[in-house]
Amino acid sequence: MSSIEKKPITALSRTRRTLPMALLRARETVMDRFRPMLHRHGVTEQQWRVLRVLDEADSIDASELAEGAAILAPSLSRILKTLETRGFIELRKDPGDGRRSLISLTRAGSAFLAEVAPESAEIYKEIEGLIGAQRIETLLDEIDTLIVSLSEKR
Amino acid sequence: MSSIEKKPITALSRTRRTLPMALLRARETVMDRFRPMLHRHGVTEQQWRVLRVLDEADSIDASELAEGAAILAPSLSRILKTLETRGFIELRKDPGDGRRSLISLTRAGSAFLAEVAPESAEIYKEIEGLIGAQRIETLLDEIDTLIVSLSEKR
DNA sequence: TCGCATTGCTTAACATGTTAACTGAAAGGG
DNA sequence: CCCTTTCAGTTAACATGTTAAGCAATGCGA
Repeated sequence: MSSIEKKPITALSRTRRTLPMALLRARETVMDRFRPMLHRHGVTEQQWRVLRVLDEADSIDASELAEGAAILAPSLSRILKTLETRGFIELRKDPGDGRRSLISLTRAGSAFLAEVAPESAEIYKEIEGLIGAQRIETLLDEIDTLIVSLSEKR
Repeated sequence: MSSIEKKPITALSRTRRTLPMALLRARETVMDRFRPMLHRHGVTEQQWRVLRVLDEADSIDASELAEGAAILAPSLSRILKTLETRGFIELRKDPGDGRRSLISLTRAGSAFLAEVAPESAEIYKEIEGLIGAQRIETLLDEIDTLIVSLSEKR
């Protein structure tokens, strides 16, 4: 035994054995493999997510982008400013709705993505090799089920 | 179709269908149910994790606490300062090793935890009701397997 | 069409995440 | 012992997370 255990008085589950902690640890464990690579390329994990979502959907508005990248609006505002300064994205007003702004990748943005994507894909394959592609698919399905079960049911 | 799809040129998986994004979304979906309650009690999610880990292990050092709560050392430094100011925790030097500091809950900290714990437990039960306790157990096991598969194998 | 609530996005303020640099204490080797 | 290395924590700097407030454009009912 490395440390003395103590019985908590509360009705709480063991912290390690809860969904929030397990999901957090799992995500950190996975991201540990990507972070050094992203850092070498000078982008944060969130900036990288934004670029990927933009690559998948051509010219979307900020709300869809926020949803797609799982980033809250205030954070996205700052990130878009950074990416625009860096020349990776382009913003223009939605001609039909003056409130919305439409965002798209620039040539430089696409080029950057094309440069980093192979490394990212390779890391993902390493992970698949360690866990098993089928096991990952199963896990993704179960996670989707969990999300559906908890969404919009209050 | 709500938005126009575009085929990305890259070798990347669909962003939504990747481990980091799925784990992030799942965690956010779960935490959405806890956040309002924690906010009412004036603690952040991270502060709450620290208090819970302290409740489970009596008087541990900062490194173990960081590991247990899945919080990096710099963040923990700030959080401990906050919790100490609030009177929930107590720090003292390790008599055997002048570098380490031993941290423990105060009476007030235990009292706070005892006050909030029932609400937290109730929310967790709601979640179990929506997902199924057995399904959660299975998921937790699979996540543990994933973490083990990816840890320390570089 | 006026008045007002709603929507899309930004700003503000504070807490945490992330990397790097730094400090003091302990450990090890010569 | 001294010197160097390692280790535990902290501080710094910048990016993001989180909630609340603000602002302009839009939608809508009276």
